[in-house]
Amino acid sequence: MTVTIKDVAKQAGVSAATVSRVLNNSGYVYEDTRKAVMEAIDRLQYKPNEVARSLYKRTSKLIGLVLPDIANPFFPALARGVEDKLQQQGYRVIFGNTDSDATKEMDYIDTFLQHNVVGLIASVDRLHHEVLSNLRVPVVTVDRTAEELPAVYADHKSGGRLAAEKLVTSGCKQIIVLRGPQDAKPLYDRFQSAMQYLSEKNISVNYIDCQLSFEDGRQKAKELFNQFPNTDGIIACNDLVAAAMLYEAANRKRKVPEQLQVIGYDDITISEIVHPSLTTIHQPTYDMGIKAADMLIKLINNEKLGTIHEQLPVYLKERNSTVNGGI
Amino acid sequence: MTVTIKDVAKQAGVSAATVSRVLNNSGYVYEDTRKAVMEAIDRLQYKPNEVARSLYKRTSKLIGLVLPDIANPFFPALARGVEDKLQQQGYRVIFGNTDSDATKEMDYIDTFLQHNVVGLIASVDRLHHEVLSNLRVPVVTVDRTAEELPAVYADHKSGGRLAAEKLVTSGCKQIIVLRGPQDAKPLYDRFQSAMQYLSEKNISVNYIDCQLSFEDGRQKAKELFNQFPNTDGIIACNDLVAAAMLYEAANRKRKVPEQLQVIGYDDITISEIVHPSLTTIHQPTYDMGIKAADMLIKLINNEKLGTIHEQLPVYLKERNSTVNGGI
DNA sequence: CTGAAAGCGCTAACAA
DNA sequence: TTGTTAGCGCTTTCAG
Repeated sequence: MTVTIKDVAKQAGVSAATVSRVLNNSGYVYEDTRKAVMEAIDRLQYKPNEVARSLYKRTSKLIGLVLPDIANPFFPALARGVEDKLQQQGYRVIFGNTDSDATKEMDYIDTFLQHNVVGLIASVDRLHHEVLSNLRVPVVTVDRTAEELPAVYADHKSGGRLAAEKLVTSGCKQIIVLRGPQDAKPLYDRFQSAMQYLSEKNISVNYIDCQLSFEDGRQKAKELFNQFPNTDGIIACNDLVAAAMLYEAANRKRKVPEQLQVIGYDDITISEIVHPSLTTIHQPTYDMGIKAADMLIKLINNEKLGTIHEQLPVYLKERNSTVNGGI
Repeated sequence: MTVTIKDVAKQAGVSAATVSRVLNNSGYVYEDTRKAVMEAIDRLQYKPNEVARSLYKRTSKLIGLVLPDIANPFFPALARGVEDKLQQQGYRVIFGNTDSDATKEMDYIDTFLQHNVVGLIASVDRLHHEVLSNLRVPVVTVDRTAEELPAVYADHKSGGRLAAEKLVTSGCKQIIVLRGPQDAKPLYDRFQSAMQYLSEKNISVNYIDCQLSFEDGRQKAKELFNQFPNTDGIIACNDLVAAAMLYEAANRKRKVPEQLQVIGYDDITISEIVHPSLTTIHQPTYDMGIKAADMLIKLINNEKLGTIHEQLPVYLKERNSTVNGGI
């Protein structure tokens, strides 16, 4: 049925070992034999069985990718970065959505390892990092990173400050911060640094806990507008939530940005699409994926890493949900 | 280093064959021996090596998922459906984004097979279907389906008609249809049926070719507004493109829906977020993923399929980019 | 009911 | 330079 290395060997009139040699460019092979083998391979359309290879070498071309939820538009962008880089280097991606559920994470990691993945890229909450620390393969964390592991992430301390700063310089006096899940480091960092900046500036500020979805955003938006009707500035934990704020503001005829300014986080595609378009903190999401893949490949190849922690810059992307210029 | 079946065997004082038997619930094993083996497994934290298993059985728990582009929000929803179902059944997903590029498709499919995937779920353009037809594993196509293969898709003929019908009953006289890539069956079907309905009703209609991205949508929106300034209804090929239309309409101060009505397709999250919120054709995207996975699992288990082609209904989701009521 | 042995397809010593 | 052999970890005859 399937054509194996033996078939090729027979066809080429050599031994399997020789075929293997030309396949892997290992050892010496006469140019003529190499040619004969190549022809046999072509003729038989032979493709090496990666599973057999993997069994012997105890390694593979597979890399596990563990993400919270690919339905959140931030992660597909990241995933594309990872995949594009890895695919180009001959690796393949196995992936799993964890919904930040520890059991699912364990489950995926286990089976990834059972499939001899040669490395892991993961974005998981802080509480679950121990799991990642003693694996027999290299791990790179991305976005939801771990101190003790290689990590690629954006500068959320700047991000949080930038957002707060923007609203303050644009004249907001009554600010509400939406606080994302604090188990996720990026959400923690940006919240803390925004709050710190605001308290330094003696701005009146309150916060509301919020999940990262549009749905929860709407829920919390309602609470917000009821509980804090005088709010003139909102710092959302991500763009989805910011969009929900805009949505509810429109429902209540609150003019954005004249009466209420809103700032998001991530700069996913929708932030440009919503009305008014969303001022936000831009993350280099795709690049983070690329970088994480890069880093992992280096680790796999036992190359030295420049830094264990690769922090990428963010910037303020001004659109129309905040007022332009200064105070 | 890694604990193998032999270690378990030694620990339990039996042979590897026996351990294998309890692992697979195959053959007869004394309850006592079974217990001993289980204990040894527990104590040693033994996890079977899936690669070795796969090599012998020439099969695995891996399923390949081939999608055009996970950055298009439609596909992550589909992917989640696929993954949730498969994961729950003990399968794992390897995936690849093809950007509708035949080479990438081939590449992924090849390596998936080399990894002994036990089945494939694919969404690829019609031109590339032949590749899928003679694989040694079952294939289910989803969304971008193939006649000759098992398929899960939404009823795009109804979808196209529904969209056209809506605009006509809402009083549009000058309609523009954005035509998506016609190599993709869903885009073909919905375009054809919309056009047919409109021609039956003797509505003045033109079309413009458009990619499925927001960016190209903006481009084409500009052309549209320049070339056909009297347009009062737009049928977009998907929600991303519809959002681009709204965006450009806002730029040009064209009032939606009063002067211009827009209808999208897919009902992805953003269609609710944009302003005005988008009337669209709802696809059961997540469910399509679930169904495709279901179907594939049946094929893998050699169960009979009720139908080879599973068509799911769509419906018109009315929001605020069209006017309410009838003529 | 259990163990010994062979083999899935490939690679890496080791000889020749 | 090439072939022979053994073995990666597991499953499955086949004896017993």
